[in-house]
Amino acid sequence: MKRVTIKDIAKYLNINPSTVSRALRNHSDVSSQLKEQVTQLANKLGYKPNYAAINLRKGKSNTIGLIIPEISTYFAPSVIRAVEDITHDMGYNLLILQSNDSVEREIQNVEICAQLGVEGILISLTKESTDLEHFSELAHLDTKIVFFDKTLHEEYWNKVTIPDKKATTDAVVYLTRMGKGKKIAGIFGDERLSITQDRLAAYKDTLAELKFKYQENKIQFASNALAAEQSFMRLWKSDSKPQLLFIMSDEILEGVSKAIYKLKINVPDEIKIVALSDGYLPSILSFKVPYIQTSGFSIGLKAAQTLFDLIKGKTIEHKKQYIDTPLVK
Amino acid sequence: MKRVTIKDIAKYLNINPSTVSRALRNHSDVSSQLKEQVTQLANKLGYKPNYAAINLRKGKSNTIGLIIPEISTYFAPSVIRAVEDITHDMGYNLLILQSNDSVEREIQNVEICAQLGVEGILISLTKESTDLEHFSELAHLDTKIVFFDKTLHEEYWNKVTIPDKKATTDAVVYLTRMGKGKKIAGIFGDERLSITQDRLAAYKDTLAELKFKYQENKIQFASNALAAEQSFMRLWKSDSKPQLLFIMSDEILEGVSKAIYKLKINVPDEIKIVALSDGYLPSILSFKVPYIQTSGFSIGLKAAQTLFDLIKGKTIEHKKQYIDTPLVK
DNA sequence: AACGGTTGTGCAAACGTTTGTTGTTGATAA
DNA sequence: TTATCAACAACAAACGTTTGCACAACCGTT
Repeated sequence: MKRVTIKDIAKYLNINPSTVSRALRNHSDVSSQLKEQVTQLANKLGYKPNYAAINLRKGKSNTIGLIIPEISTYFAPSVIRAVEDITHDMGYNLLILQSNDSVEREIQNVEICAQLGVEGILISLTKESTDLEHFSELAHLDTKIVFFDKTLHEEYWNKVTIPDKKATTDAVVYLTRMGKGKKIAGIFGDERLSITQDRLAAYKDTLAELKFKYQENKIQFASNALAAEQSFMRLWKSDSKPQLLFIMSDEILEGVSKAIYKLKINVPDEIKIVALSDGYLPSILSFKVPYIQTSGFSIGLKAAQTLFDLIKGKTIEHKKQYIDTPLVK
Repeated sequence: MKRVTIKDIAKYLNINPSTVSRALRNHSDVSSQLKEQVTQLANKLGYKPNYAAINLRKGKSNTIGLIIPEISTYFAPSVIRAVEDITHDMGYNLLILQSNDSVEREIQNVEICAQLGVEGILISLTKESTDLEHFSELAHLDTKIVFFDKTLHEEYWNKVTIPDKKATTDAVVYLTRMGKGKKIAGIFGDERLSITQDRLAAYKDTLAELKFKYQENKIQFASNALAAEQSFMRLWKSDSKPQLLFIMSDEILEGVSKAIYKLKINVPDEIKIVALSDGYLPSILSFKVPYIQTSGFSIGLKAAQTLFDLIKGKTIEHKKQYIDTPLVK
């Protein structure tokens, strides 16, 4: 079945396609009578505008791209939900691309966005990404970009992130208050990520500032839940079990909680934990874990809003924006 | 910065755009010499094909749409991941649309897909959807459609779902084996969903077949985790606590596990549970829950593969396809 | 010398819109 | 009456590609 086009309607009414176009778009210089006729016929025939044609003509695509390292259980879904909400409200379409934590794929995805002529890109980087060269060409095409969550340290691009330093400091302060002078440990994510580095630095700085003793070997890195579980097991089996534990992310918390179940550890009697988390996982644990909320939904929301501000030509006051990270007990 | 087009390249080399097009697409009737020249220049100038133009010319969009009721923690993310994988492999793009469990929005989303001329749609219905009228027009435009997970009972469209009857029966059989003659209860999802009805019917049928006594008032419905938690609390406070519990979905399992933590119930000593689940939630519970795996990833995979088969013109043997639902202890 | 067959390239139309310009009305004011 | 101005609608070009067709140049056969 052939699609009904503006031309068809025009032929049917013995008028010019341009007039039909104007009538449908409610232009002032078409008589209301004719407008009525046209819209009626359009409905009757089931006319659907052809977006490829519109995009070609207008030179824009009404679409934004969302590029994420991986759609796992935490974070990504809430980001997607938030971004989809805003995108829909703005009358735009949302293209989703996964990088599967490979730079190659990330570059590919950026390329796809460029070819499709998306008007903006929201991107969270992979663990492997070390430079942003592949984005410079997009700037030429005046495609707007907002980096969120996993980013690099540089000043040029717009970013929406968690205030890693503040969030970590808040968590550590709260944690140390729960047990002065006790043995503290911290489990962090993939060492390559800049958020890991930032959170680690803040962790150390805060402890130093508080004059809180800590051992270097009680700082662990784990790039996924399983590694975190093993990490914690190791910590627990050592001669000096930690009594306080800082957890950098949900993936880590997942692993640690599995270990805790297996070892039948009583939280918070035997160990006190504070995490950085989206909030879902703590809600379904059998023990209570206070956490600093790093909401994917909030990040997605602010990132998308920022992107549309850019698209609409507004100027963004601060290149780097942070979301709120409340302490949830 | 203006985008480089085929015309620009043609002008530069004093040849015709059509020749450039053919050269770039490696057509046999362009001399290899010229091909070389063209591709080199294209690279140098940073030529990017304009997809709007290509789509318009070819009358297809190289895009499929994925419409889901809501991107929550369970199921949806794994579906998205699987679909994105396949879509990427096929060289297609993926548009994601959320219905937020509103039919109105669902219709809107279908409309958007139609306007954009997506080549295929993967859709899981909302709780409210009771007919498929809004899809009939798509069939005319020969847009392929595959329904997955949440569907309706009808024979016309292609579907990929969980074998609700088999999965439920397997779960119930396994559950009843763990305690002959014990008191059994079941908590189900939103009553309006056809999957709820199917699972409920299978639950009852299986118990009847096994001549296993059960009470109607030990069958509960809960449309979200919180309701499930309350449901379970009610069951537990009644004079005759259930000793066996069937759980229809992850949302329900989430609620029940929260109640179990609060009431400090010992599983499986005090109550034995079997659930239908994607598998993630059981893996992070403090107690063991055997489950029939209803894998979102598998559904997404098969649904996407089916859709692309349809797009490529293959005929699908069975309108209704099921995924494997192994028992995981 | 005429023919047929490759090989390589150009020409022009088409996909469905939008939009600047032009042209035709009819009405109003001078 | 003529000039002025809306109001309305048509025309044509353009967005960047692809593709059927034509055609020229060359080759080797008869």
